[in-house]
Amino acid sequence: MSQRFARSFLARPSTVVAPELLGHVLARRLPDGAVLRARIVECEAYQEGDPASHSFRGPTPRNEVMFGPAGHVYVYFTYGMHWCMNIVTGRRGEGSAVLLRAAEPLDGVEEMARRRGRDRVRDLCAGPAKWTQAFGVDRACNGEDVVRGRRLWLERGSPVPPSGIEVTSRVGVNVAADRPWRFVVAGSPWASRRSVAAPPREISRQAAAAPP
DNA sequence: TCCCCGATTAACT
DNA sequence: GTTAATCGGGGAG
Repeated sequence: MSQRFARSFLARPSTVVAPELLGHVLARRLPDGAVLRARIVECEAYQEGDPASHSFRGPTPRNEVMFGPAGHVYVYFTYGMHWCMNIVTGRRGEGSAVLLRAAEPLDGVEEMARRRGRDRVRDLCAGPAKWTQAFGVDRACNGEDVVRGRRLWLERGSPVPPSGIEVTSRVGVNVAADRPWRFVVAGSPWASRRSVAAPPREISRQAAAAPP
């Protein structure tokens, strides 16, 4: 039996939880009983007092799950067609969460491909809305508990050491754009965007010596 | 009630 | 690099 997480792991600041979630596994049981699994390779932290967070203006019917206990899943609909999922973190009433952005498909790859309408494994979970589509996650999963739930839960995988984590600003965020709260397994081919490879030393030295 | 725009994706040039 | 698709949330009036 795979090991789950204690709620206390998630009941800490989202900026602490997010990088520690990398390498662990999100599992999904579909209505027909099939189980899907994927390894988290990219996520973002959203916090109390963070103008980019849906929780910034206080609780509403849409975001109320964010203000509940850590470990529950906040699922929201955006751009008229996409679902995205977060794991609530921190203390009750705080409104912080971690957006799950990309993962490496592990189990149930064919089912994910069928749901995505795409065959290339790299296109199955490489983006927040791609992942929810592959996992069959929508409004019905809002509020699900990844600590004790049966439809969506977290399992221990292999944690990624800080040296293996790339930290950047958050994707698609226009306010508080400077906050370095996106965490990616460095160099992962499963992320929503490829890491920008460091240019060869000679070229970077030339660029530094003769800027455009 | 109206209006703008988004924690996106896919298909273009 | 650009853009259409598509619709609900929530601020403005």
